[in-house]
Amino acid sequence: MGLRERKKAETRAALSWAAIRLVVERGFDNVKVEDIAAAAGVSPRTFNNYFAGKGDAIVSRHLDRLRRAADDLRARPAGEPLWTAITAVALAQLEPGPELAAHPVADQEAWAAGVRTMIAEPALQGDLLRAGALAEAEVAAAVAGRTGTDLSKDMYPHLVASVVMAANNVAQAHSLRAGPHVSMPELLTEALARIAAGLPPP
Amino acid sequence: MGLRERKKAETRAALSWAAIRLVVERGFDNVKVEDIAAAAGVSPRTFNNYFAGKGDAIVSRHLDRLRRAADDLRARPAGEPLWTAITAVALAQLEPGPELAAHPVADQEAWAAGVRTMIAEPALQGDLLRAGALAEAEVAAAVAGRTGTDLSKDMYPHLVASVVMAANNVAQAHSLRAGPHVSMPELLTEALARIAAGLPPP
DNA sequence: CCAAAAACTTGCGTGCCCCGCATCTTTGCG
DNA sequence: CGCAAAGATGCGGGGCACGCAAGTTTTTGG
Repeated sequence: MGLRERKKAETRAALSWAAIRLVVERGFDNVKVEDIAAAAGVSPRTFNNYFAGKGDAIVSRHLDRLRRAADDLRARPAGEPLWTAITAVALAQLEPGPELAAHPVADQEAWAAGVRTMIAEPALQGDLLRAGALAEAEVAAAVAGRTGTDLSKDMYPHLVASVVMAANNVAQAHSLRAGPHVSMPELLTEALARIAAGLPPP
Repeated sequence: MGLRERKKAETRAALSWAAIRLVVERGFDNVKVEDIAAAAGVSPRTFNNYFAGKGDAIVSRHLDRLRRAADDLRARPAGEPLWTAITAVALAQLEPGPELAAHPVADQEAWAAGVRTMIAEPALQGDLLRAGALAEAEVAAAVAGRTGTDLSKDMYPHLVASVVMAANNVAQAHSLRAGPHVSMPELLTEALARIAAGLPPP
């Protein structure tokens, strides 16, 4: 990888991280694009060369994570049953990545609260959902490759991808509602199991 | 219903309809909020008393439709099996509402093309997905009422609602991909059936 | 090793958008 | 009828996204 690409990746990461940190700390409307650019050490104009808006910058890490999960699904052993592979990848994706170690958080509690109010921001939910839709397309491709179905002719891979993202979102939302008493891995496993069972009424 | 509320509803409908029509005809960025307000016979400032932005105005009809579907689900006979009720409502919601008769379209072909490019607009997809999420909450409430589950404690109603919306979206997207050769009702029925069967690999 | 080319950053200017506030008009009600 | 509540409108401010035209840095090819 050349110097050029490396610097681009660094700038992009710096901008995204700065956006997240500032918004979590101060709230969405109390952060101007100008602030984010300054925190990342670039001009305000440059921010828009990397992201179309505040929302995109914030969501980009999330999107990367989901994309990586789609890749992981491709990388699972070919013989493995589909739902086994999906569950494994979904659970693996919950583990905090190495980028968390690079940006330690002082007050864990305040950070979590900030994140909650951040994702509650209406302006961001659109961007979050769009990121989900983007990732969904890649998951669908992975599922198609795995099951030998045709992306453009069969609904099946899209259906699976969409439903898996739904399970993810629902488990996440439920975890926020219920507090940290129940563990995400359990919720996600339950959600996926229920879906694979056809969602019979309880 | 008093005069006051009736006029509000009319203005709201006029704004939403004008927004859709203009954007379908001219494209998203070639329509200014000012144009929409003018077409609805109202001041530009008033537009923002009804909608937070162009996207919201365009999406509001879609959202109303989904909301009505959630109500329909509540209205189904109580003894009916859940998935039967859901499928019925999902199919009923495909029928064009009475508002279509009030706004006949001259060139059916051009209109459909315009709608396709409209919903392809990135700026709108966020709003569309947000509307879906809003409706999802109401569907979840309806499912909870039907199955005697607790919205805040059980994941089940959210899971069902989310997955049903997913089926809807996937069927819609597939219909756009495949062209009008295959009928939406068939696609939706297939999607829901597959989900109720636990999405076994084909 | 060096110059031309390609890629990236930056400043500036433009058009649009969302919203708070004050004011004026309309509606609902006793 | 007359007053209180609700809505419409005009004005102005704070921002944001992006096109364009330099300036600067990396890459490339001889």
